[in-house]
Parts: sequence; C-alpha cells; structure tokens
Amino acid sequence: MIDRDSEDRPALQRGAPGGGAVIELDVIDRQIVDELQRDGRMTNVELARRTGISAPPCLRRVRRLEEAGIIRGFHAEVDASLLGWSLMLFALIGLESQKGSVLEAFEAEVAEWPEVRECHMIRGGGDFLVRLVARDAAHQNLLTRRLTEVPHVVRVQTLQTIRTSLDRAGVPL
Amino acid sequence: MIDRDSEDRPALQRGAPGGGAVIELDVIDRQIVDELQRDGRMTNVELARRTGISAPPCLRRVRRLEEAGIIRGFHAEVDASLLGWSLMLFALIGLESQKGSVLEAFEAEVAEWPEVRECHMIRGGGDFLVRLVARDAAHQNLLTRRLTEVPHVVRVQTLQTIRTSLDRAGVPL
DNA sequence: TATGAAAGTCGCTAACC
DNA sequence: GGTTAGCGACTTTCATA
Repeated sequence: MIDRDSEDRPALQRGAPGGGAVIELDVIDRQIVDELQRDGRMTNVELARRTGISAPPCLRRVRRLEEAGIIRGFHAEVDASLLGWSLMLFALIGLESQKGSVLEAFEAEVAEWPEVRECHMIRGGGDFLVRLVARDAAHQNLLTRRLTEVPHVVRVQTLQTIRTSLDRAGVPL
Repeated sequence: MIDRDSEDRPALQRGAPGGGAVIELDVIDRQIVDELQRDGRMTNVELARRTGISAPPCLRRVRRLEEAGIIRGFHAEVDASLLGWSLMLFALIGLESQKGSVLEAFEAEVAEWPEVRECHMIRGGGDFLVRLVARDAAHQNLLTRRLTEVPHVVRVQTLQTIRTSLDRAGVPL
C-alpha cells in the first residue's frame, strides 16, 4: 500500500458534515477545537505548543477536523454597533400552515434579507425564530412590518434586545 | 491633491471599543471586514490581493480595525451535533422583578452554565431570551427544569429548535 | 497509524520611501 | 499606500515506534 491518498480514518470519515453521528475525539482533538473556538487565528505552532505535540501532527489534526465537518470555518467577530447596526431583535413568526412548501418558501424569503442573520424552525409547527439586525428604530419598524407582509405569515412577535450579557460562540468542551 | 499621506481618518480614533459611535470606514476597510467575517484565517497577503493593496498597509488596516474594537476576535465555527450537542433551544424567561440587582443576578447565574451560550435582555422589563445547547432530550428537560428553579424566575417558555436554515455570523456589509 | 525532525517555501512585519 | 528585507511560521518529506 503505497498510495498515501487511500489512508482511512474510520472515526472521522463517517457521515457527511451535519450527519449527526457523534464522533470520538481524543483529548488533544478536543483541546484543539476548544483553543480554535477561542482564538481562531492562533498559529499552528502555538496550538501545537499548547496541546503538547509538535507542529506537523497538530496541523494534520486540524485538517482532519475540517474535513470531518467538525470545524466548519473561521470567522472574524465584529462589533455590530460600531459598524452601524445598533439594534438587534428576535422575531417569533407564526405561519398559517405547516406544509413543507410553505415553510421552505418562508425560509427562502428571509434568507434573501441581509438583515436576517439567523432563522430557526421551532418545535410545534409553523413557527420560526429569526434574529435580525437593524440600523435604527425606523429601520427596525420597517423590518417588523415587512415580516408581517411575507406570504403565509399570520403572527409576528418582536423581541427587541436591550442588552446582550453573554454571547459565546461554539459549544462547551 | 497629490500628497497621498495626508488623508485623514478621524472616525476610527473616536471612542473606546463598545462606545457605540458609528464609525466611517472606506470601501477597503469594509471589504477587509467582510472578507474576514467570511474567512477569518485568510492570510494577510491574500486579503491584500483581494482588496487591491499591498500586504503592509493591509495589515495596518486590520490592526487598526482590531484596536478600534470593530474586529473583536477570530473564532472557529464548529458543528455542534458532531461534537455531541445535538439539541439547541431558546428559552424566554420572565423574572418577577425588574430591579437591577435581580436582573444582574440572573445574568450572573446563567453565565455560569456552560450550556447557556447567549443571554439577551428583552425590551419590556424582566424578560430574557437565552440560547442553550443540550446533549439529548433528557438533558434538555433537565436544563428547562433548572431554569425554572433559578431565583426570581417566574416563567419559562422553551422554544426547541428543529432546524436551523440560516446562521450567518456578523453583520451585513 | 500515529509522531517527530529537518528543510524549503511562504507569509508576516518592521523600517523606510 | 508601496518596497525591501529579515525573520518566523507553515507544510511537505521522510524516518521512526
């Protein structure tokens, strides 16, 4: 077996990203994920130093975590207010139907709005929780009104964020 | 106007991070923030190439954006399910009082829970929206019950996420 | 199937224009 | 904002357990 591309990695290869299978990671893998959740720009040598291994195997582990879909990407965290988006609101949306086509049409519609940052389907049928950002109060009112005008929307409850005391990316490790 | 060094950028100097003032960024700054929101591990040379400037001024801009608090940090985005956190829920919490000490005690309490990832105070007084992750249904039930037992909590409405169709970090640019 | 050492390449970043 | 240049990090290759 000379072909290096055919190496198999059973635990990490299983399932497409998002498949949902729980994958066994050793303590070093977990530490790598944890460190990169906190500081995504940490250099590989620093990451290797912290995890107690040398740089090449550390880099290989990061690559594998990316290929397995466990690490999906790296993003800069920005200050929304300083960029002109001073308001954040959540909206609880009720749809008149739980037909798949109606739900998907709603998701497709709000995905087109740049102000909509998250869209979660909520248990119980026909409900969504969406997170939006707005430039000011007028903009926020406009967005709320536009939400009520999306086809099949029968209920919009806005939850305006006054203060965010906690905003942790990622998951516990 | 030939002297290219005399350009002024008063906006970036104003205010401490989090101050809330809207800051004027030129088109290159915006592009830098946008690119780093999408790919926080992009090399500085690549970032410079995309923005049409050379590497050193590009790096200086990134540093300034960090110092101004516009870029707060960099984080790996992980797949919660693949790491064993297969459930996400939001909870709308009602407190019996809007006294500052009560609100802060609640925030301090949930900040101690690793499963609580976000905590937002909602307009109207005494209400919070928190986002949690859970390992399974039993864990989720436990968390919901524990939320009702936090001092001064009088109402807990759980919104269990079935599907997340959109999850965009950052803000529109 | 993993790590670790060595080396070449590339990016980062200070100093200067 | 650009250019140069020195330094350090990244990443491949190969030997090893």
